[in-house]
Amino acid sequence: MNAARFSQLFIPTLKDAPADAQVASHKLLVRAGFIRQLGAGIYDYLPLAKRTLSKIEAIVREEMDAIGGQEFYLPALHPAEIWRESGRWEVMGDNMFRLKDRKGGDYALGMTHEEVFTAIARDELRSYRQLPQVWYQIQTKFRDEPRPKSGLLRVRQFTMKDAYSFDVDQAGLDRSYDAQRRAYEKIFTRCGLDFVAVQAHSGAMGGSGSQEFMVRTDAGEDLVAACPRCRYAANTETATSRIPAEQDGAGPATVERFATPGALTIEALERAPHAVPARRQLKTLVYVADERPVVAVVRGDQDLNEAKLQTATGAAVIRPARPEEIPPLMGARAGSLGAVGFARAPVLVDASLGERVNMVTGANEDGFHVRGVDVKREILSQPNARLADLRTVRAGEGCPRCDGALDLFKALEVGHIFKLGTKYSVSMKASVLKADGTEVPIVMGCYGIGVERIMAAAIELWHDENGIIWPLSIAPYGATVLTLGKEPELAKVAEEVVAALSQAGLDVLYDDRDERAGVKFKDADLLGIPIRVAVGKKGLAEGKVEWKLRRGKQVDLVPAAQVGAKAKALLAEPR
RNA sequence: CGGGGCGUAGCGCAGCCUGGUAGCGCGCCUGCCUUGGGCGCAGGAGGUCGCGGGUUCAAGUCCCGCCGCCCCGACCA
Repeated sequence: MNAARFSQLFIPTLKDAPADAQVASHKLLVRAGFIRQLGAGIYDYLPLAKRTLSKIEAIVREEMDAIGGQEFYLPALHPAEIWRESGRWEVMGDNMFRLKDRKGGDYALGMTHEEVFTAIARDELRSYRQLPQVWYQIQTKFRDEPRPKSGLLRVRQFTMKDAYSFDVDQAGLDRSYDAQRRAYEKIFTRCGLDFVAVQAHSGAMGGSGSQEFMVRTDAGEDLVAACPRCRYAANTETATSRIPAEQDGAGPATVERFATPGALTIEALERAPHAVPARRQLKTLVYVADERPVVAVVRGDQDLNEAKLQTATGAAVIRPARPEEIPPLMGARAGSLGAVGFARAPVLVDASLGERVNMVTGANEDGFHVRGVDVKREILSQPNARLADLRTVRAGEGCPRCDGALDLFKALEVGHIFKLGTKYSVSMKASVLKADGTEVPIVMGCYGIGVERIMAAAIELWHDENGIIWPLSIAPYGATVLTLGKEPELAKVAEEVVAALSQAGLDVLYDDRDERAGVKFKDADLLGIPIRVAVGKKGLAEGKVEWKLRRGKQVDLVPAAQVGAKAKALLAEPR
């Protein structure tokens, strides 16, 4: 712990934020001299940012080590071979940066390291006696995001702590997973974040279960559904809800076809002359799941959730069918589609529709719909059809666990833990011998934390109109000492204060610049240093200096000699 | 990938419609002054006007192409 002189440091602060910064963390990180942009989704981390990132990494390391994690450092440059083995060379698609070496060989920049870690496990682990293992690294990841945005929140190069657990069986995985979950709670708490752990979608990772650690902020891109009455919280990619049963009344004994020229949308059918309420309609959507068509059916006024559809189909990649792909399959264009009597592809019907009767849906003939559809009788009776949870929950719908109503809010993902199971160990043939001599695939988990995102999330959470308000644990400097004037006695006292704060265990930023008081105050607020001690003539006349916390308003006049004790007292506080 | 916007000094912007010596604020440098919340005055440095091509006596300005960045959507461990 030593003092840094502001006058000698590179801290390029700005009065104006760049015009293209939208979110608070982006504007403030640039203005306060933490980062500069190099390209879309590519940033320079200047010394202040490096200090904060290092502190975050130190916390992550401590907590990983505390649960037996062993740190590795693996390549970011991967031969295509290992990605072909796991099958993800194709699955990752355009999101993976790919390159060729001089001999024409295929390589990728790592977006994640399941393949590399699993390859090590495969080559080196032989026996259940060697398990469990918990391996991790803090590494740069590359993802060719279609749309980098929001400063550090969605970037193409970032630092991730990724950990992997290797167990003989599911029970072992459950223990490893729980240990990680608890470590994550400690890490985010220590970093000063307010967060929620939510049930999550596993996506291209595969596996049997996962939780995301979310920071509630409008700058986030995920939507979380949470119940204020109980602990239920889930990403809307998996969230479920209770919705009231619909009173359908009796329908016709058979379906009736009727002409609906020009009525191609749910809204059009709601209007005269058809006047079919959206909740009485079946919305039929065609997707392509791993290159095979699949038909999804949700209520007219509900939204299909693509993540849920992906889960339900078990596909690695899904996409909406292109307009020209639909007629050959369905016999009609979008706007007149229905699943009644349709047998040429799997049909997934939203679970809330299982008991519905007297519904209206497309007739698979342009310009026609059918009414009197009994979902069970007409659709679920077909061998290619089944129920699945497909709809996106909405705010106000019933909590699935209690009688509360769900809240929906935007959130930023800062960590994600997965029970991978044997997906990678099977595809890459990583197995061990059990005590009874049988060979079993290693049961894996993987656990990620976005380091820069923690930094950005802390700012989204903790800032005001004047700048950043760092949690002490991850602040680039714990304290800053300002001299308000050029008088030598000010500098002398300031240096004593700096020494006392250092002694107390803080990193101190000594603002010794030949600047006016206003400039120093403004910069101190902008940078967000938690403790500010100002040494000025006024206070010094009484032998005192000014102690102020960035997070509060109160200014305490204290004798310089007491600053060290005050700092120690603050450090001793919880959090 | 679809839609929209923007690229002029380190940052924020004007100038472009209607072609004719490249400007303003902040920042930076020098001096004086001031000195407790981004002081004041004076002087000064700094720009291939994103790149390439075209039209023109003349292009920051008009035309064509490209590149980059941002936003919305699609997409997304």
